[in-house]
Amino acid sequence: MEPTVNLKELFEEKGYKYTAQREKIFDILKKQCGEHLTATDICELVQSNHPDIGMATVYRTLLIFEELNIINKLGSEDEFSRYEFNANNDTHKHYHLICVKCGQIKDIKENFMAEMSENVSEKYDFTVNGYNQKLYGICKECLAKEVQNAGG
Amino acid sequence: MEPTVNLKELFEEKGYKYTAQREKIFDILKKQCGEHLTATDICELVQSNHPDIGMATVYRTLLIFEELNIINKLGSEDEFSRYEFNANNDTHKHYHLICVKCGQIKDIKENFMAEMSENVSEKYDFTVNGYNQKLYGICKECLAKEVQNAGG
DNA sequence: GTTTGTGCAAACCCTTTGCAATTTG
DNA sequence: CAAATTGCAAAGGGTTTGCACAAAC
Repeated sequence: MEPTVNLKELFEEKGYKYTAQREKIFDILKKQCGEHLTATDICELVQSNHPDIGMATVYRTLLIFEELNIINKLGSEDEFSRYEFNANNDTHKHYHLICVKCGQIKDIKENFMAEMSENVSEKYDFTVNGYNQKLYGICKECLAKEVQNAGG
Repeated sequence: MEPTVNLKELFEEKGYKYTAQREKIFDILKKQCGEHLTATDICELVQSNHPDIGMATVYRTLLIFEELNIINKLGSEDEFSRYEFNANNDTHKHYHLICVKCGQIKDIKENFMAEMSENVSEKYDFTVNGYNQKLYGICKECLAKEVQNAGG
């Protein structure tokens, strides 16, 4: 069993204070592990139990969480940023499948990338630390719809 | 010899009008092929010869160019969007090496991805059309500096 | 001549910041 | 108690939009 991140210790290490707000926001993010939430999403979820916590605090907290590797920030191409809980501390080390039809984002966890990283390091004099991979395409559901429409 | 994209025809096909502004913006983008320019960069370059062309026109034109696959839009994680000329119509089919120290973006043209796409299609029921890959790491120059500093 | 595009400036909207009050250690 | 944090509201800043004029076909 993986021990959960100990927020308090982590914060103390970095000189941050352990506040109720930060704890609440952490709880929400952890509970929503696997989702790709906007700052507004997160704020609304937090506010449903703690209406006093404001947007500014959410943003400031997300910044710290990003720095502490607790979450990953995903820059959506067209919209605003999304955040995801970084369950195994594998920053940027996974892939996102983005359906160009419905916009849903899925994760891939396999490490297709290890070999490529080595190649890149050799050929481009570039030390790869992480990657944020976006694969654009069509998901199963949307493909089914397309086939349907083509048939009709 | 590859024939250059025929703007006028492309526009007519899609019902867009062929205006001087669009031509000028296209010329700049083509001339800057390989660069990753912000909308402001593009606007300034255009305005150096055509001071009357405004930011709004640049944005509107970039939107059309993106739709026509003439350029790729790269959503920088933290800053603003950048645009690159899509020389071989290979939308999203290349990689960006982003140095976390100096922020420079380099392209990789090799197709490390072909095999992976197949795997993804099979395992995740997701038809991959393109990818916009960002590899984060440290470029040669910044690595050299780091080593230097560690030594001092 | 009608439709589409342009330029300006104002509006948008996500995100950041200044400041006084509050909380943490 | 000193230093960090919060909440509000206002400011920032890249991008979009409304509108009157101009250009394209």
